Amino acid sequence: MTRSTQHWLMKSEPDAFSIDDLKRKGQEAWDGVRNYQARNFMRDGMRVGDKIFFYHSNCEQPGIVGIAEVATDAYPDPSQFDPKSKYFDAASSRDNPRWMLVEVKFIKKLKRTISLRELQGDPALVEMPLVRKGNRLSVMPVASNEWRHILTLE
DNA sequence: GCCAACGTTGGC
DNA sequence: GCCAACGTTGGC
Repeated sequence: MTRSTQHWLMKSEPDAFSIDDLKRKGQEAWDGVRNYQARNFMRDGMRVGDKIFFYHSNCEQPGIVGIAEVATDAYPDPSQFDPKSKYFDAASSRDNPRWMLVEVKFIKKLKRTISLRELQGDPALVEMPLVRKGNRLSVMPVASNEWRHILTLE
């Protein structure tokens, strides 16, 4: 089955892992997602080659800072099996892993941060889960018209 | 640091 | 299956 490329937005706290970290490393396993909806998007929705807005959350200027790409299919997040990891999940097993991740590849940094404030005030983006109050989802789809619109803001 | 919003857990 | 308690997210 084929389908057109989908687009996504993934949040990361820059203190933990920033766009500059991704640029330096080139590719990174997106571990630590412990929300079922976010997991389902990675496991069931993402395909290699899908484009991603890299978003900085919980920081001085929250917003979109770069573009990345899905680099692998989803596979079990190893941190769930590691008792020393803060993402350890005793209820998960290797036979029946609960949490999945994809690896994400750096494409580019935007010339500037497209701030959350700016996105919130944009009439073209009112449907985005990102700008809805109280939304805490860290992995979410972006409609292709929204994707194109946001690119024009850079 | 505060706190609203939301998801998860667990007693019943 | 309800729902109170609790923990987390993330903007401000």
